[in-house]
Amino acid sequence: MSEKSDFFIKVHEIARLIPYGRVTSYGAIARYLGSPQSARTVGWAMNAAHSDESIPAHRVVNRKGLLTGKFHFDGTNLMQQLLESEGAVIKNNKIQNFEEMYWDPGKNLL
DNA sequence: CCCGTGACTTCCG
DNA sequence: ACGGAAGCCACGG
Repeated sequence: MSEKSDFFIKVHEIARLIPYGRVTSYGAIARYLGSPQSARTVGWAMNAAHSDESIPAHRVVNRKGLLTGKFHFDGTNLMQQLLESEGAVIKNNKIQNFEEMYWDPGKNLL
């Protein structure tokens, strides 16, 4: 049977679990999946998530709170607008209050 | 099986 | 603080 990679599925699931006004990092998701070194693969999974509107990929940023994947969105600053719409303060493609908006997938289950 | 790619992360200068 | 390079894992061809 054709089962898609669990890694992608998990990443997609976690991405959907990100609450409104919160953001997380690829490494955090990867670490939650048990592969802290697979942060890049998480980003790749988000690339596949691009086809799923149920996945708020704009809430997923890198470890520094930098909107590295903003170029992958439809618009140039679409990701930034979405985050700002949720109360995020972005400057130079970087979230100023990143720590304030940060959300850990493991913390949700904790 | 080998190679290339990628929305990351960490280390070094 | 900033920039460049290396390492890492997973998918597709």
